[in-house]
Amino acid sequence: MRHATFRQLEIFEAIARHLSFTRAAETLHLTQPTVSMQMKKLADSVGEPLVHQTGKRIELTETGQALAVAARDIFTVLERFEDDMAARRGLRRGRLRLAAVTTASYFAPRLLGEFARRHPGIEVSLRVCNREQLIASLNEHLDELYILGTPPEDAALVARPFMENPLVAIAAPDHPLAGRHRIGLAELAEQPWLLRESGSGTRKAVEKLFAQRGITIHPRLELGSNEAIKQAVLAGLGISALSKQALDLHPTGQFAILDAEDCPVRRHWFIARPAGAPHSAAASAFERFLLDSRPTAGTTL
Amino acid sequence: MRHATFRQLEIFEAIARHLSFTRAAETLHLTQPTVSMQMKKLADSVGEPLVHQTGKRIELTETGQALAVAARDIFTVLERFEDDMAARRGLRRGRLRLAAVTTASYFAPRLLGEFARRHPGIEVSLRVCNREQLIASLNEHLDELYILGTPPEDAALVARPFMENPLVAIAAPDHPLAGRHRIGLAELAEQPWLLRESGSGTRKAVEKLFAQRGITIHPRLELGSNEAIKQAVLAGLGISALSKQALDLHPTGQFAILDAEDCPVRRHWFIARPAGAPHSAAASAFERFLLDSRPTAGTTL
DNA sequence: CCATTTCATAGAGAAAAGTCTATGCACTAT
DNA sequence: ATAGTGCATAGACTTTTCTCTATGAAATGG
Repeated sequence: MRHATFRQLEIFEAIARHLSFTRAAETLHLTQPTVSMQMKKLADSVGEPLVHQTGKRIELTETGQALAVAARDIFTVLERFEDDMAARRGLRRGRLRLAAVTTASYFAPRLLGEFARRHPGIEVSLRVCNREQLIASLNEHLDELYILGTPPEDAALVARPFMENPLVAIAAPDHPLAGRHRIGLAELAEQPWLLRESGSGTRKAVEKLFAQRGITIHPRLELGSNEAIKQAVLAGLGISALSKQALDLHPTGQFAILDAEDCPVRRHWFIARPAGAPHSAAASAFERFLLDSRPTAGTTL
Repeated sequence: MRHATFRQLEIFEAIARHLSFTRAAETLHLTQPTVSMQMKKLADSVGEPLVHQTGKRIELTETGQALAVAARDIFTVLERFEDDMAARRGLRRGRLRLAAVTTASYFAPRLLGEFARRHPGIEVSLRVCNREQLIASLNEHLDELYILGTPPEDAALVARPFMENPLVAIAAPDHPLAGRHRIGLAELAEQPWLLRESGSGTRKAVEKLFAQRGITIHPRLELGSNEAIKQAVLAGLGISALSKQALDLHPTGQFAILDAEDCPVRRHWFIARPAGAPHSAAASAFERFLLDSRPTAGTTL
């Protein structure tokens, strides 16, 4: 391991991202054989194979996965050092790689905007994906900070709640349930439901709501985005439940918020980072920003 | 920075530890000119000088300090990766570098023993120094975890309390104050005090106790260890205050515990790590061990 | 089953990394 | 002031890194 070079880690990280030697070579402006050669050397100094070729496809071995994590951590450390140096020269700068689940994109930009205003030198990037992908990214240390609903129990992460995230049941305004009071969960479950894809946090929350009563709901339609769900609800295709934030930009009355049992469901948004991973000053600043500027509800994980 | 090598960082880290090129060369089995040469290259790729020679002495520039931190972080990441690989091969192993303030050495070994028993593969090392040195180490990322009394406000660290740490005032059993009830702080302050060196956490705690009442105490003797203080107290040279744990191994009655105002002072032991630094699985395990196995009192920082 | 895609191997050359010995220079301590 | 300590510089050598072009081999997908 002592004979590995930064360059090799850089190349390997590109491979891990693209899962392709050729693609990695392109992005780094190298030829493919160069990449192959370097990876051979890297695997030699690690002492174990890093990738596993099955036909055309390439996949990382477990060791490869771990090495990709280490490589990203090392680059985070180096970036932190360089930010530090820049700060000493008076240039306040930094980069913050952030990932958020789809639904968070309804409020995250406003937060980012305010943060960017207060920290002009910091360059913020936001990647949006669904909960499942986000947790995979987190385990791979792809980004520094992650915004998500309830964090998973099993993952190695540090998560803190920073904002309310109520889940509300909605229907079209002319739906028979609209205006009804204290709708029972059993009755609600009989409705045709419109749900996000599995892997979505919102879907998990809906399923959990009913699972507490031993009810399993069967979606009538499975839709890949909150916007698609809203369209379908307005088209009278069924009812659904969404994070309240997803409705913020709509005039009251456009959707009927159902007064059902246990609704709205009380949840929170969490800011998380992988346990044990290094993080930049910019990341610390953003965490502090979230936890200070918003009234936090609930306690630390 | 892309042209730096791991080797160069390794050499630089040795220099940062020894503050000497020659000494670094010796520990790495290199000649001194080799070290000089490598450092020149490293400084070139960083773009700024890393050390500053004033006569015989050498000191790190600010950039050098930051680079030493980065280098240690990188080695922590690599070690973590190697532990990970070993774990996958069935060898559960790992290293945990721990630092603790002097007074913690009265109970830390027992904790470490229990931890080592539960995690046989993990190699634990404990460095002992006073509070001031410990905080310096923490800022330099010299170790992964730190056990100390009340953590400083200004340092970039994550600290959590895991154990009570009462401060008790003591005197020789035949001291006039022994057996007296509710001794006033003013009267206590008039006694000849035996204090630890400045830079000690225990000393700071004593000073703070009196400072709350606007009293400044002047030590009659300044002693470099808790053991020396105990000896002096028994010799009738004065009174002092120590962490209760420092008295654990002594039979009751050997020292008189004074029933003074605000005593015992309620404090806690904290487990801390530098913010933003990577840490190994072993370190996470130790943190969890401390926080789970002991009844924690108080809340997160 | 053939064209295409993808990674591996071979051979080769320039650059750099990494180390040494020998020596010079600057400051310190006695 | 003189010896000693500690880093810098010069010159030289070997090894490794890093990259290329050209070509081979394996698997896939229409």
